[in-house]
Amino acid sequence: MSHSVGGVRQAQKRKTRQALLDAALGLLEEQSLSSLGLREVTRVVGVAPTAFYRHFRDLGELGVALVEEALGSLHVMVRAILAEQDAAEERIDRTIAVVERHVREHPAHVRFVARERRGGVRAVRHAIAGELDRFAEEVAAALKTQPVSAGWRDEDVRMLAELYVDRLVTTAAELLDAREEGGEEAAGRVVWRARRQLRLISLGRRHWGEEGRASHEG
Amino acid sequence: MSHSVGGVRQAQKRKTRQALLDAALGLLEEQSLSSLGLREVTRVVGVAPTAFYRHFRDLGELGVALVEEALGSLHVMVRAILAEQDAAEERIDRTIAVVERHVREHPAHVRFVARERRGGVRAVRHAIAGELDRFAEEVAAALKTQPVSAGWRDEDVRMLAELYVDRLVTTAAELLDAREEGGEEAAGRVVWRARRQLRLISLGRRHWGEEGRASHEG
DNA sequence: AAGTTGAGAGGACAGTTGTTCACTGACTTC
DNA sequence: GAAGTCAGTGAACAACTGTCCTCTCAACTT
Repeated sequence: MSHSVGGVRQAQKRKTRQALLDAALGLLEEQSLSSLGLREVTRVVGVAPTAFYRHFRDLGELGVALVEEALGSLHVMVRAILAEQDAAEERIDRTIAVVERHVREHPAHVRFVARERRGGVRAVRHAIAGELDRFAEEVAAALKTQPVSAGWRDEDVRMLAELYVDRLVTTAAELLDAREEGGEEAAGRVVWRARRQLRLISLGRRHWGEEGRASHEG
Repeated sequence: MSHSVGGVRQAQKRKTRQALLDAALGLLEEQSLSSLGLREVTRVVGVAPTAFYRHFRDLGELGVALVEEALGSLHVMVRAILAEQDAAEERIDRTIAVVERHVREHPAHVRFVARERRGGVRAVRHAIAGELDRFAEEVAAALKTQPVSAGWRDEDVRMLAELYVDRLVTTAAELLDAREEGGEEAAGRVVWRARRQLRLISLGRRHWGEEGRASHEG
């Protein structure tokens, strides 16, 4: 463990970089990115303000890095859902369970994404939109292989996938602040509602062929 | 028009108050409320920083006032939709049209609500949540009177209403920044997608009685 | 006509902000 | 083991922030 690539140098740098990300994420629980201060972040880490510039040009760049981190973990969650091959009803339960677990394990990430998705920093909004787009694409690909999607137009599968993705992100966000502000009882209501909404959507999906896709083609 | 209640005094005060609200709303196009400065707002209005305190305790209070203003106009839009008694398909088209018009006429309000719904100021989040709750209640009441809802449990009507409300708010937000960043073409895609998503939901609604509400009661 | 009120002005305050610059000294490379 | 690299330091900068205080003077009250 002496002269291997990576070195003590780079390792230490990565460590402070991660510390900056963690500190920022922590501070973002009670404010939004556009009001976060550079000095505020470095103060928490215990490092000089100027050290910040060794890692990021500005807070927007740090924000984008946070997006990658946050949606990287979300990626795992989505794959876990898509891997299942259950019947519709069990699939929904599994999905909700995964969302619940994710919110419990990465609350700060969930909050960050939900908040900055429509937040005040353009670069971060774009980064999130791009990642969620990739998720939607993955989901669409998975949906397409299911028997229920036989005969569906690609654009319709995609619109369904986007509906699902948006619903999951929204549910995660709602679950998070329900738990914080209304306790376990309020969280339970959110879960109940999300489950039934997914059920209704899945019901609409099953009957799409009958009349849904027929009208207003172009 | 001399000694009537209201007076020149109060009128002038209301005027600057409104000017503060307008200035803030304008500044919020490119940042979020938690990063907005008190001086920044008064500077735009052309008034001394201290004058701010005559109208609001702090920016959070101004934010709550903005919520009332923004969702007041949204209220009009929702009623317009609910008043219609068309068939499902025409109803969807009308709904989308009203959303489009609203986004065009009140872009700043739409952006504000979308951004601060999950934003960094607790009081504002709560105010928005409260208003949207009232909307959902109104929508639920309207849905209940429709024949399709015969035999539905109240909680299910409510969960559907919330799904609709959330979808409309989301669509409005997406439509707004699609138009700004991708032009009319991107906006068209958003509208197309939203229409089909509403259609799918409405389809699920029509078949809810068959199997949807049956499972997992309690 | 005299007195009260209150929206807004203007100065001053202590803190904070992002960015610059020259610097140190542990690690890496030859 | 000498030379070089570069993550992090610390002082200084002008610009800005929210809040306090006293003041003014037009609109209102009686």
